[in-house]
Amino acid sequence: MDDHVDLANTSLEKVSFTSLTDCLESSLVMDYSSLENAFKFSPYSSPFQPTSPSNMGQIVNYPYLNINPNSPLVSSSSNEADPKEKLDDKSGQMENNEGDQHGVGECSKQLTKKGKSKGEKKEREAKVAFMTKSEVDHLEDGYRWRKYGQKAVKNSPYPRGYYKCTTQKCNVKKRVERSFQDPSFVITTYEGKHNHPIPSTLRGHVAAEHLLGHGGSGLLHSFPSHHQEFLMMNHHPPVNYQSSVGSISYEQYSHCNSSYNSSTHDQQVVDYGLLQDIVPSMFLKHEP
DNA sequence: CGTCTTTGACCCGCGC
DNA sequence: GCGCGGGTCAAAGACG
Repeated sequence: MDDHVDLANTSLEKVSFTSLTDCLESSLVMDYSSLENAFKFSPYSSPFQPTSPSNMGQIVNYPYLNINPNSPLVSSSSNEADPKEKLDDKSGQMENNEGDQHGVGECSKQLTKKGKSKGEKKEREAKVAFMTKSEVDHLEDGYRWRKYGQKAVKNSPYPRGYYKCTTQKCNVKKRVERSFQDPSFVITTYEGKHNHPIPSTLRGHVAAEHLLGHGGSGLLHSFPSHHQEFLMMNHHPPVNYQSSVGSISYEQYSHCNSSYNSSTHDQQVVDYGLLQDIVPSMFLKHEP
């Protein structure tokens, strides 16, 4: 457990990106489960301005990136596939990606459904989770998405939607769900990398260009221009990570929550400056 | 008619 | 082995 402190800290401190795109294009895994875990115990509501149409479109930085070293959900490990890691579908990650590797949707389809060979090594997809304050569930990000499923989330009244990029040969997936901790927040999880530019016909393209200032393929090219608040956390999935957002027990909750309220608070709060390393200043609105 | 959403069924991994 | 929960498929319907 002691490792968690170091790992949690180093996972962020060692990460420095010159741009958000760099961050997103890296192989670092951002696990939304832990993301929510981190945020749910954070005083995220206080530093934010109340929701109002007047500040729609603002992206506000989050000064309290709360890493809870005691949380069973927060840990760190090599971002490269590690056979020792237990990263199966309970953590939401890294299902079979052979199809992705081939870049062929049909192939992916077949393999995903039944063709997982047992001994086959599962490759991890890059994942990025965003917690945004938004009234709409499906946020415009410049890409075209097709909804292929929706599931009720355990312990949450809000369903989780599953989307796929509609571009051929692009197998990027996205999960969207509303935080049951704070329904005003939408948790969006991107999985995979787009192998194509943003569809230029979409409005989001403009926003993307404006935000990032450069193109190139990557996991994400843009962020919803209408996000009121933008939260992002860089995190490696824990070695023994087993829980997903929907299955976090109240025991875990209490444990984590008490940890947050404890004197370890300072250790858990990532320095604001670190966030700037991850999120370019262009994305941040400095609070007084 | 093409595209997208809805939704029940199915598959799979995990824990008991 | 069984049940549970997450993730995916695919047919049917809605919509422009």
